[in-house]
Amino acid sequence: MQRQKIAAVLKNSAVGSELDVRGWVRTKRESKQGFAFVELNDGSCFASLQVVIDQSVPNYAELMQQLTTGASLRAIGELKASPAKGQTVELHAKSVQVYGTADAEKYPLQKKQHSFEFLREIAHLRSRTNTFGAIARVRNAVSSSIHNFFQSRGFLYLHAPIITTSDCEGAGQMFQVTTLDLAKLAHSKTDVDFTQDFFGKRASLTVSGQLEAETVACSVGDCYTFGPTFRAENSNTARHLAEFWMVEPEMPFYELTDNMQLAESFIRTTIREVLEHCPEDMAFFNQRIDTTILETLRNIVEHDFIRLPYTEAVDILQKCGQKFDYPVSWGIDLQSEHERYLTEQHFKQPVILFDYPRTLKPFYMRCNDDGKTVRAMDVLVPRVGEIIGGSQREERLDVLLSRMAECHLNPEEYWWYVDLRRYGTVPHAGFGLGLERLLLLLTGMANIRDVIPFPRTPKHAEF
RNA sequence: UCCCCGAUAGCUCAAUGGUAGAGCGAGCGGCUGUUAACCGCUAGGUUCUAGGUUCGAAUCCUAGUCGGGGAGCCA
Repeated sequence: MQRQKIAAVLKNSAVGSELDVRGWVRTKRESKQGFAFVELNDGSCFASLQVVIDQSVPNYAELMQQLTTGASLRAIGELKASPAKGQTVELHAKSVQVYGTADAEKYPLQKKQHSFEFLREIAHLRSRTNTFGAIARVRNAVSSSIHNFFQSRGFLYLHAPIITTSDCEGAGQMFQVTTLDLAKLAHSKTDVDFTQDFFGKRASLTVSGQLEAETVACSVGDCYTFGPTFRAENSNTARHLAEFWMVEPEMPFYELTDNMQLAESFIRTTIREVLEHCPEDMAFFNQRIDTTILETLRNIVEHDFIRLPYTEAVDILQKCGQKFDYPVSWGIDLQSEHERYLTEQHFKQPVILFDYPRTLKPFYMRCNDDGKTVRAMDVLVPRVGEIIGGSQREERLDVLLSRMAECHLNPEEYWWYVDLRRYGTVPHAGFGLGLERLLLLLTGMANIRDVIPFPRTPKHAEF
């Protein structure tokens, strides 16, 4: 008999049909009268299927011993309308086969709520819980929606390299990649000779695919990367990971306003699609994780983002009368408290800040005519903060070279990047979106370590 | 990396210098078309680790490890 996923059973199967379902026991409610209710979950959807087992099922007594929380089974039976509240249909088992038991004395997941901190220690089992199953499905749905968004607009999916020898891509500390014998080198008195290393020079894990994406955008056109990204920063916060997933579109002939339009449309579209595709999971988040999440997301989907030049943001913050730990003045990098004030109190919706002071931003961002600012943009959202960072890129060769000099970068190291400005340069723009931060926004979860299956953070690479 | 807080039963927590407890979970029994089931009984502890103070330390001190909140770096 063909196995059916519970999602399909609950959606399509008619009462009276004969079914084969398989999954894991969430709970069992047993009556000594000779029947039991088993909640069976296979992860295909939020809901479990109630399986009714009575004494007509072979090996009933043995099954009652074996079917504890966490056990896996196959049940064959008839789908019937349920006479009780809580579910419309239920499976009346004719036979039950146990695949594997789960010792109730030792199985860590109990029939009760657990703290996220505890579940993080058993990340290999936590996706069997309501919350982490829902996160896995929403993460999948938003990933799918991201591809749909770009594919439907004719963007090319670009596989940017994971390993890079660009010494400094403008962001953060990098993880070094080497095949040199570090234990041996530790005893050596001489300097490391990287010509002996695998790539013949110092190599690292990528912190961004942007520079490569620019070259592809300036040839085959609109493109996007979507892959893992690595930062060796010693960041210990609920918003940072050492390994995270980033989406980086890059578009030729886009100026900053086009870039902002795309970023806004991107966020609103993916949120709308997740709300459409995962209604049960989202209802769960709204009920148990953050009771304002659906309202917040609908508000984002239905309203235009605020667009605010940095200079005006500084003005608002200085005049708002709010006391900040860090005083605001033109030229400072805005602190978390400032960003939160803008998105959570002043505007109460996402804000795109743009035209930042040149001194705060990397060399590749396009200089404005005022000589003070660059065409940078950050998309800030309530609760999560910065979710997108992007810019129009500097396409003028002379300006780019002088900016590199200003940032103490050697143009020879970036010869291929500079070449783009030498041969058929065009205005272009792009941005980077942190997938896990989008998931924080979507789910209402508070810690970024809980929206990626196996988080990597300083001192943590278990599983 | 910096500041603050914490670590006690499988989980969530109480006990503030004098015999280590509760709820949930688990086991057993009862009850019930149950569904965060319900009722009763039972078992379960090197109080994070290493030192120190004290007649006596879960409790006070020092160091470390890990966790949480905030900050920085940023996606």
